[in-house]
Amino acid sequence: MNDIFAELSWRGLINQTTGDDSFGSWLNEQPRTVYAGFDPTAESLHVGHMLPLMLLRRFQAAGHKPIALVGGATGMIGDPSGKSAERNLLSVEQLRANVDAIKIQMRQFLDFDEAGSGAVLVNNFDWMQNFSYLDFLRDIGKNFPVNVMMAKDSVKGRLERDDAGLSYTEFSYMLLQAYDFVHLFDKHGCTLQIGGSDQWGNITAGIDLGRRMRSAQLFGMTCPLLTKSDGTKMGKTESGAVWLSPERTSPYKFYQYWINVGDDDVGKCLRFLTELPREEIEALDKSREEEAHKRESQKRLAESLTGLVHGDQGLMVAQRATEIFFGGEIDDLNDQQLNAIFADVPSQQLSRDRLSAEGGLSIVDALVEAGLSKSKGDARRTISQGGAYVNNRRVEDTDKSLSAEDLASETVMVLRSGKKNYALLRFAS
RNA sequence: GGGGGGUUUCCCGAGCGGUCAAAGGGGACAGACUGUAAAUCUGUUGGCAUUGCCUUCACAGGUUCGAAUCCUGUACCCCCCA
Repeated sequence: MNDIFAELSWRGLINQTTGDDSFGSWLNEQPRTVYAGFDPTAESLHVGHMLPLMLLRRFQAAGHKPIALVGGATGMIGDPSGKSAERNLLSVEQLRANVDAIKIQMRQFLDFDEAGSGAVLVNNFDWMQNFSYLDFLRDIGKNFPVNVMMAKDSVKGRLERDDAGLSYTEFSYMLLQAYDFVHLFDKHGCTLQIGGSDQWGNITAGIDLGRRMRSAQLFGMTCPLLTKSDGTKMGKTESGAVWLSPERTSPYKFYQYWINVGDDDVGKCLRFLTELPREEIEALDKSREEEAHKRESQKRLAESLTGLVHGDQGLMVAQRATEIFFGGEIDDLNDQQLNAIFADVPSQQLSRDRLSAEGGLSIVDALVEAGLSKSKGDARRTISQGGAYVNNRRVEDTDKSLSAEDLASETVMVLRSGKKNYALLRFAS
């Protein structure tokens, strides 16, 4: 069994643990069963979920048994931790669909098949749905002093705000999460819960409950939240969250997100999210200091994470797309490859006759049809300023006309305006 | 109810009756530079076309050879006095 504690320490992944000094040795004593919870708020995981998933993965690699708990029940309530306002409740059907989709994605991170330390996926809806309110109050609620609950940061924070209240439902959230821990202890011998630092209150609530109900010694550990140096959350772009599902965020965009991580944040990302060994990460730190322009850290980060989430195939497409998007001429590609690479790019269907008509298709019209220019004048302007490209080759002649010879593949032509505005024209016959 | 001011091209904002498609700034787009960063610099920013033409300055009319600029009415906004 590897020394997971030491591993997590140097990566900076330990924010707080219970048991203080003894925690590390307790962990390394024997294989433990550890759990982390995930809110099924959407039908895909996003970048924000990667940190706890990687944590579980590290535990598994070190010989421990991970449990991923999907909050089918708690998702119906909404965790007030770190939230400034009351949460919207999700419908049962929506939750069920989300849970199913999330399960599949987790397989990329955790091995569910291994004999001893095989991961387990549980849904707290399964044991909560038939728990009657009266029973819950008698058996669980009885163990929670309200004054202690009120002192938790997650609750206190919300009570102190004038503009956002806290419903009884959300107030009760921690009881559910606390009971989850006890339940997992009963059923799976789970003795450790991990989560982000905002989960500390919920985790200790579970530990307290375990002691009261089972006289059990449970443990908790939190990791820092993955934030950027400017304080904002990792994994957000102007266009929204960065998702793990290729339908929502293409492998190319996913790759690009990491390539563009700022110098100040990339070291943290490498430590928190990748499994690169210490020596390599420190070498990258050095490279970043001495030859920042090479951006080896970002490349390595993007490569590592894209490979993990989208597989070798996805990584390849993302890298090929990157090459092309940033200058490479487009040759020797067929429709299928182009479609994979330009999956995110808008496209327009045009009749093939347009190419063979006498005079061909003017570059100006092509830019307008592709939606890259809003008028012919605009298109001319773009061309004369040197901002128009066909298949990544600059077009300087405003009067250029395009024919079948300008197709990048069987039926596709790649137009570009400026550095990164791409559009495809498809000429199906 | 009375008096005054306003409504301009994506936004803010200038605009003598002709030389106004309309200053300036912002934004946006393009180019150079660069680390797919930031900053900076340059150019462009109503439409169509080879000089040129067409449509815009709240809306509808009018005066003029000619109006975003003058007059009348309409709508909305702001301020002051009751």
